[in-house]
Amino acid sequence: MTSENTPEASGRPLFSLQRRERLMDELRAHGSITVSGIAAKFGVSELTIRRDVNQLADEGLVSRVHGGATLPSPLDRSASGSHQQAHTYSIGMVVPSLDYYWPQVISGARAEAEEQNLRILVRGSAYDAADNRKQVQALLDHQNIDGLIVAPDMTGAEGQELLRWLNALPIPVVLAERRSPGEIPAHRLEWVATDHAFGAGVAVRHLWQEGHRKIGCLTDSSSPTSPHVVRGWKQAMAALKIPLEGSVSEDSAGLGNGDRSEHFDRILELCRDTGTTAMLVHSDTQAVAFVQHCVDHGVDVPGSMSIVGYDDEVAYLAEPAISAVRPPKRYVGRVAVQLMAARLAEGRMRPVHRVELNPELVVRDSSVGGPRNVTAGSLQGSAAQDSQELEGSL
Amino acid sequence: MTSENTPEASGRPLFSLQRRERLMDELRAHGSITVSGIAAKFGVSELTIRRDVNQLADEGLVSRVHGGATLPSPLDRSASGSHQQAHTYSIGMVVPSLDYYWPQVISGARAEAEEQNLRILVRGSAYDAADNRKQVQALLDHQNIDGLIVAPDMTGAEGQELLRWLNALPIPVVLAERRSPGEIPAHRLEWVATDHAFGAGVAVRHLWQEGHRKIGCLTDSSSPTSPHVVRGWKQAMAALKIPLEGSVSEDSAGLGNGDRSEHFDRILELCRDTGTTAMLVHSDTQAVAFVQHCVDHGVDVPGSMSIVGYDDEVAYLAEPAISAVRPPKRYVGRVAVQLMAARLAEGRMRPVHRVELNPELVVRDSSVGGPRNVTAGSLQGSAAQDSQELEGSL
DNA sequence: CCTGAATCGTTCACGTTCGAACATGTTGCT
DNA sequence: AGCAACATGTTCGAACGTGAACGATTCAGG
Repeated sequence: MTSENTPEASGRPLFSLQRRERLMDELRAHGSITVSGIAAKFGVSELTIRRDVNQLADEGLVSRVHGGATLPSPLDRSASGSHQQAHTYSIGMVVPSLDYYWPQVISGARAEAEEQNLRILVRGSAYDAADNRKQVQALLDHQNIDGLIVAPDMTGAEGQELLRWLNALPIPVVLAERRSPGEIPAHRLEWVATDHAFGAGVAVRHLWQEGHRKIGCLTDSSSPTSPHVVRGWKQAMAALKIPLEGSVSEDSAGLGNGDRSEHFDRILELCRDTGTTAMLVHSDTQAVAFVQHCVDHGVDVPGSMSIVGYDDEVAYLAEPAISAVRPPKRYVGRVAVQLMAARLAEGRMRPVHRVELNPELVVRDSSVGGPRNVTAGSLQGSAAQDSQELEGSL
Repeated sequence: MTSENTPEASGRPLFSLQRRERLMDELRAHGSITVSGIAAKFGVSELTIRRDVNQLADEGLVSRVHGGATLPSPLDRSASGSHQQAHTYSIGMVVPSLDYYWPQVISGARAEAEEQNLRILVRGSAYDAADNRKQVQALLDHQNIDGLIVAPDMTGAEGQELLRWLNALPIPVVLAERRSPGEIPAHRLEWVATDHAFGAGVAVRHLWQEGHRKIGCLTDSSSPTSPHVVRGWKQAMAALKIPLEGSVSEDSAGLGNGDRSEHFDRILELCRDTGTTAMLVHSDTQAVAFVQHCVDHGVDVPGSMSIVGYDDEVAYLAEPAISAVRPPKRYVGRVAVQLMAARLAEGRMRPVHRVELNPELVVRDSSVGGPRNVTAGSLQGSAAQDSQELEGSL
């Protein structure tokens, strides 16, 4: 699924306006695009993309270059004499991945930066503290940044030391999708993060409302998100009075492809033994694989096994399409830039802000119409109540 | 229009208004619609849908595209011109006090509202859920408010019921200085609150840094702030490895003036017995009284007893002036209005935001130059390190 | 500076979608 | 009942979005 042309799987091709919007997203996420790459990705001809790019260029939203387009650059003389004032500040941004999850965060950040008239410099990094620090240092040394948005690795002593170092930087720092401990060594760090525990809770309650009374959880503890998902799952289970012992809770950290298949088999077996009819699966990538595995082994989804994924990157591609909790990635980037802009404008008098955002649940086929009929009669009242309460978040 | 409110009978075609509403629902659910698809789904001709779409586009609710419609897009240049910003909103604000703490919050809210071109209607209330609700209801009934900022009483079953009621209101609600539980019954409530636990921690660390090794805590549990202060005190004590047992921790809830004097005497006695040389006192009003009491009874402040107040309303009036943790009241109001303005502008697509703000410590005479000289030599290093770390927040 | 390869824009063709004009059915009012 | 106002459906020529072919242009590497 990497370089293969993956024409947008959903039925109808995109409208031109949507296509241009997505094109801008890609542009903001990666800084530049190629005509051929986008054409393949969107499943349309290159000519169409060229026309889009030209239109966007006429509106001054992109800079045309041979073979593709970039974000509007001051070097682009075709900039229609627009009174673009000089960038007030430059913000560095260091994220741990440029292919998964983060492009949308970057896209949101760039969109907000444009409104605030800021410049953003993005660098990818590995998922470890040492490289985080190296990338930040590079921005500090070679670019002239006035602020830093970063999603550092916070695990272990090295992570703590990195936090301490970030806290002591002479420029303002905003963490994205990370929470600094609200204590002294990191008290100057502002942050914006998704409340993944809430998201997991919404997913569990949705499954409960669909009639499931045994709800399992599969996560990958090598992701920084995982602990929060597990916490939210446990909290929701407690609130719904589902006992934790006897519930399926599995971790697939560090499994290869072969192991994974075995692991899925074991999970299905566990589910059978415990009567578990629904699973919350962290990382929708893994959810897609799990659904695939179920379908391949004759387990009906959602009939025998309902599934909600966590993260909504590729969930819609699966067959059946997977319900997924969608973190507000774009807003994470937006808010990070808002915090930074306000900090740069207002200085030290402004109190440290810390922002949590709620994700939303996107309901697709993999989680509706499960075992509801079995228990519908006796649970009608409770389900109706839950439905009303949940309404607003869907 | 058609005055009969005919509940939707299957088979009967929808009225145009209902149809447009459902069209918007489809749009919000899928991000885009096709004329042909919707026409088939609603069982009407494509032309009808086109007319609906055009009307909605004229109102700026959708973006017209060839073959269908999408959610309003900034790339849609037909929308940019009309842009009716003249529509200003009214926000109701209900706070539990109009003479203590809240005036500054209101002031900040008013300042931000002016910038955002909003109108604010403030009502005072008592510190109980029933009256909170009454005041909110009055705003809803007699003013025409588009949003609500409120600091409700959340204690007990009545408080929970109030939260549930607020959550179900048809207008957006932002809590000020209150945290709704991040769970389902209140999942639509946004809030902004000061991290009082952090503030208490800063105070404790400041006293530690001044050389104190036994630090007590005096609060008034009848205030909603108190539990957080106590929690922060305990956390900081744990982090600094000061044992909780043997530490002075007192509550002055519901004491009259005479009782209070006795209580202060008892506290001073406890401090003598336990070797406590510093106290964190919640509500600076009480801190002022306590300092007064100390001075009147020959206890030197800060020589024999260092004091940091929590809240910074009147702390500077005491003799000696009292160091105090100052919550960013003005910003609480500002952020509440910012959240509301953004919510009103962006609608339901915007994820729920929850914001925490850090207070700052204002150091005055009541907490400097205490017992430091006694232990300075051996603790120099540690104190210096803490000093550096604390610097930014002061 | 030259050359091959990639990229670009123009023109044409095809199918879909659009909207004006007119026709018809429905609702509400006098 | 009759009429007016409105909502909806049908028809048909025009407009639009897209893709293929082909010649013109630009780029990269000697």
